[in-house]
Amino acid sequence: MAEALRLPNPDDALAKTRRRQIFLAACRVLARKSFHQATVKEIALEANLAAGSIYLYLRSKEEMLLLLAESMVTELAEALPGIRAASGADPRRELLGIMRGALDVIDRYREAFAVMNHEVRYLARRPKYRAALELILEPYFSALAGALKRGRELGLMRFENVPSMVEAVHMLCSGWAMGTGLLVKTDRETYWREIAALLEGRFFVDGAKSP
Amino acid sequence: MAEALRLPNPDDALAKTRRRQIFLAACRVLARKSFHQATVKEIALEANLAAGSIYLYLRSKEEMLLLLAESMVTELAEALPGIRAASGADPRRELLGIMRGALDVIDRYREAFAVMNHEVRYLARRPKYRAALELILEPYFSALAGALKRGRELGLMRFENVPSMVEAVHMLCSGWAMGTGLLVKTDRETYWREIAALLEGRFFVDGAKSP
Amino acid sequence: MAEALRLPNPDDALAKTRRRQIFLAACRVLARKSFHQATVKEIALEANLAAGSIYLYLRSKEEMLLLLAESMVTELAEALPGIRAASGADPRRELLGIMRGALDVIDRYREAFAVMNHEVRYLARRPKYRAALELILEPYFSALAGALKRGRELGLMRFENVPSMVEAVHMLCSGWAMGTGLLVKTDRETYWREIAALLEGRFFVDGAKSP
Amino acid sequence: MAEALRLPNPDDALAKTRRRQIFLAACRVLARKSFHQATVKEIALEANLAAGSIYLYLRSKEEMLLLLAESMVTELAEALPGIRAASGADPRRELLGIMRGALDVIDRYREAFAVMNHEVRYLARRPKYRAALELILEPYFSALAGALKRGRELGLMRFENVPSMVEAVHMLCSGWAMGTGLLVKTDRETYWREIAALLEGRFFVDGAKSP
DNA sequence: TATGAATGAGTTTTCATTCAT
DNA sequence: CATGAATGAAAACTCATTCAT
Repeated sequence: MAEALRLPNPDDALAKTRRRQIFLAACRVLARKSFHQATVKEIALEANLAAGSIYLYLRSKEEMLLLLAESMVTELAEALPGIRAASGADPRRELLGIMRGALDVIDRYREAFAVMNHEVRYLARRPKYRAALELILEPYFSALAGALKRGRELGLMRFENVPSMVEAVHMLCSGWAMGTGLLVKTDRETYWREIAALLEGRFFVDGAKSP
Repeated sequence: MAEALRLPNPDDALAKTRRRQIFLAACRVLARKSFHQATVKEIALEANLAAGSIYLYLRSKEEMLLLLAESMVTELAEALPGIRAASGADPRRELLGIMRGALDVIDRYREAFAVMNHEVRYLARRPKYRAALELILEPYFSALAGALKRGRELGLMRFENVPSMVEAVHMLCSGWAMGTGLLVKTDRETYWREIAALLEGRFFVDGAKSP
Repeated sequence: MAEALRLPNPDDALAKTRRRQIFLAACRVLARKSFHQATVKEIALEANLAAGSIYLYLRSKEEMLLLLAESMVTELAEALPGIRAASGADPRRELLGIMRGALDVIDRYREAFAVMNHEVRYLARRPKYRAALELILEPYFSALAGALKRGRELGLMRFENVPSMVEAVHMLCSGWAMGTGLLVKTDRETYWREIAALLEGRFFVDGAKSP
Repeated sequence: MAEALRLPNPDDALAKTRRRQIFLAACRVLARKSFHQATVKEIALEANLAAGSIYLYLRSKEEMLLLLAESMVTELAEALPGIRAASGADPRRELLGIMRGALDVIDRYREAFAVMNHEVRYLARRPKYRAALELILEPYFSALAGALKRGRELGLMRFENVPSMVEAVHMLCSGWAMGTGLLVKTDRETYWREIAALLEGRFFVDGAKSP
């Protein structure tokens, strides 16, 4: 991602701090409003920066979406080694572990995640952003793909194709943040038990077939 | 919903026609752009109306989101009696039937559904819209709730609480439209088999327990 | 030029009126400030329009430069038939006539002309504008070229090549507006006599040769 | 000019070097962009200075225009003694010599000259800058005025008043840089021959009178 | 009913200038 | 002297909404 930004030096400690400030400020603001309701100025002030200073660390408001994605994926990526270690080489446990890790991050920034996840759809239609996005999401998606592939090879999972299963599994996790909350906003642990149970085949008491 | 709109007469045939035109035009435009990228004028022209004429049938741009929700739920509601009849009183078959019906509508207007589903989140935070929304979604959510309640009463389903399960099930359906398609855009039938299989407990080959 | 603008209909009488209003307002504002000191809002208000209304008749502030050029050339072009008629087929008289006509228009909008003439230099570097500009200036430049060509063919003028002579002659006219006025701002008639005299060879009392 | 700048010491050798660096950098940048498209930072970097360091040698961006004028006039002024010597006391030869010298400088910095010449118009409207400008241009304008005055006194030139003739003659020279190049960009030597010929009365083959 | 010109509030973005280091 | 991060004022442009016709 370094090259998509105007950081004087990608390893610049100041730039890192500022980008973190901006990320956290954006999350706080986006907890209350949509991406288009939130103004750049508002986010800048929330980050203790002057209106124009955002542009020292971001090329455009749109790039803030990349910053959100990047920051969240990084938080997940840092947890991955521990998750793998704890899975005891069982890809089913590894898959659930990654999903749980994703759910944790998503939950941490719930509203901001929902915003980012939606807006990214439009970003991804423009080649210049799509490439950047794929790079950013790579660690997350390839971790899921790895567990799924091994699960199938070992005969422990059954599904049609890897990329679409990656997407379905991601939807299960992001569903947590995407729900409109029109009925109840379930608490995270209940949601987690529910999707884990689905995967473990405990939802239907006996295996009814689809019509 | 009648009262949320300025229809000269809610049953006015012309108003109905115009609102249908607008709904379809909005779906076409929103297939290409986000809610904020799409302008009222653009949608009006797509509906063969002049820019200002939209406001004869809609009080504001935001109310167009209600129109989208209302039109989509109505299409599903019309299919519900047939779905119930075909389920042979088995709530598991009924649940899958409703989900299949929802998926069909969602797929029909895929992009516009994603837009509406996201934006509605912000609408729901304003009391004046929240009430209207609950009314609009009632037929869909109460059909799901009905099947789930009966399923649990008959000991055919196992889950914690109804409203949160309604939401989870809805997420499974809407997931189809919400996926960003960054990896692959799975075709609808594959997606359907995948979520049906989850519900039927065929995903994990043997019942591994969550960590 | 019609196609470079967003006129609903290029012959639209309202659009023509508005564009004329904007042209005159711009000339008034640019009499006092440079192009970059003058704001779109200021010009709009001067034209009795709201700030945003300018954009119903102009795609961008830059396009206002095209409007200036177009309006001025049109005023000159309307005088051309009369000038030709009055020249009695003498290309020298025709050349002086066109130059006098140009000087009249330039003088009428002196400051705005200077602005336009300068800024057009940067516009002309962008292909999309260059083509439009060439089209706009065509009537003026081709009138000059015509008189020069005939003058040379008839042995009444002596110079190296047509396009560069067109430019030199234009510079002589535009010089009137471009002078910075640091010393005196000569009055127009004096300036005219001076350049006419140059052309008529009356400047140097006897024909001294250049070093 | 010394007082218009914040040189720690007007004769400071470092300040002189830096101002020369800035002048040359500005000329390079202004060869590609207009004054308002060129940023202070860009020019500073081109001069191998940090963004803020420009302000150690210039009070404002506008003062850069004075620097441009001053540097160019100085280059011409240094050539004046040689030009006078070569003119053999013939004011016609002297006038052409000064014009040729001006054309040489103008050509050397063509684009930057055009920028400066245009922007200076707005500077000259503010008393604080007008005085500085007159001081800067004095050597150039008074050399022209001198040759013209003597030319008229000796009966070798015929024109109405000195200051306006100075301006007309300057326009002839600056015309070289000001031409928009919409048709052809004549080469300098051709341009020179053309204006020299005008002055020498060789343009019209026989002396037609203006209408 | 229908139109579409007009409005003006609101947003992103740029950049000259300052100043702590 | 030199730096470059930070500032915040300013400006172009968009677009939902209104309303005279």
